[in-house]
Amino acid sequence: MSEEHFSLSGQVFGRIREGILSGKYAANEELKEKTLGEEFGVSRTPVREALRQLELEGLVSIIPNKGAYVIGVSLQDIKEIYEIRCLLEGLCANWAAEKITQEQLAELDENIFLMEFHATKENWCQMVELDNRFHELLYQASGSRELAHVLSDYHQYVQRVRKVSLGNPKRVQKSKEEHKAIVEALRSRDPNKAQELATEHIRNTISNMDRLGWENMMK
Amino acid sequence: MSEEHFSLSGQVFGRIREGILSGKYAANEELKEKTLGEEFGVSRTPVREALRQLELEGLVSIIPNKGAYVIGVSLQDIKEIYEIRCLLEGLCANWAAEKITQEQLAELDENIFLMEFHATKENWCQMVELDNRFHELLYQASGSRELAHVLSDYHQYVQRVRKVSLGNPKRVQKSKEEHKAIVEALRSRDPNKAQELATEHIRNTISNMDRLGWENMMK
DNA sequence: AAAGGTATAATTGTATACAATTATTCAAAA
DNA sequence: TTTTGAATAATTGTATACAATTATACCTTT
Repeated sequence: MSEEHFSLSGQVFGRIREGILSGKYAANEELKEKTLGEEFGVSRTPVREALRQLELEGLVSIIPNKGAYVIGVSLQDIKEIYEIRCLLEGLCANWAAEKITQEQLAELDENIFLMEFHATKENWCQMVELDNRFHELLYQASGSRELAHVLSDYHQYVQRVRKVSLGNPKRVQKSKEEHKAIVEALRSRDPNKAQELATEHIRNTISNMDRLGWENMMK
Repeated sequence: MSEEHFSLSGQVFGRIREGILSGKYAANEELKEKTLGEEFGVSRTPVREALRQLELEGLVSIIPNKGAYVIGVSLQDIKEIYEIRCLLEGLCANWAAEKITQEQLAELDENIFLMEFHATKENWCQMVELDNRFHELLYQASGSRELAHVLSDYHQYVQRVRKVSLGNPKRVQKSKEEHKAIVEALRSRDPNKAQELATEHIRNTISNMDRLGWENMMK
């Protein structure tokens, strides 16, 4: 996990979010400031700030004067997010086709090269990281702050699914080929083609999860 | 503005956000906790919590141990959001066509009825409120928590544009007709038709702003 | 006069104290 | 036994205190 949270409240935010996404804190569970503070060895102040942030992200619900309750991300949420991503990753690739720089194309090339390397070595863990990186590069290449922001958020949410999906060697291979095709469309500055391919890429991921069974990654 | 923020930190959050969106706090301006606290008559604690939330929303950037700086929403951001909304409002209408209840349809009917009433009275301010309400009803009708969440967020961001756009009587009339058509598609349970109409509705809003000049609403 | 450095002030980060609200306990009454 | 209510405890909300970091001012030195 490459996220860097310098301040204490930032770290606490990351740890609670991790706890919610990983299922350590169950849905509807009450998160008490004092308890969390003791758990992390900090006072209530950073915990409160973290909880307020998580509320905005929709991961917890805060009832004034009562407490903070875990909302979490349900299986339905994740399926919805994948449908949303079908559209937005497509739009992202479309815009990227017009705005991507040579440097960014080179980074994508390197990413794919590394993917092929680690695929032969069967380093699945590295593959997940490279997959993450690939999509982040696309978000940046779109040149859209808003698109990058929302897609990065969703990206975090569906980490668990990603790990299951890319745990399937067949899918990894296919995914890599799809990445390659997307980059070629970007290189030839073909927005429609890039959009179509990126949308299809996500749709294929959905199909793959349909086969593997979505429930398998809900812990 | 119907947002209810009970706690102090919630109110402060709303006021700072309002200040940023309205241009009271300019881009790159430094927001000092002490100053804001004095401005609102509260201590630094609620201000800090609000700033952390605004950071997550992307409206301010917090540099650890240095300060909080206004990011704001640029004209480009708003244009990007409208493009994103084209897709997502379409998806929202598609899903709503399958899941909407009779009660929700009735609420939409009432909304349109009120729109026609206030249109004849030329109560433009009410029209904006009704337009907001119409879209919120659609978000709920989609049955998707994620879609409702992201669309509601964007909704807030582009309030200023909305007011300019709906300040144009011709556009208001047209907008009302488009709403009517969308509701009819929902009533006949036609997802594709509803999606097409909703997408077109946003695209027309964009065209309208192209005519009026987007710059006019950046204060 | 310009550059550098130290002391001071200002600001943020965290912890704690106190107030307000909510939850719990337990006894008294029906 | 159940219910009601008051006292107590626990929890959240806000303010303040203190520590750490950063910015500013001013003096010294060249």
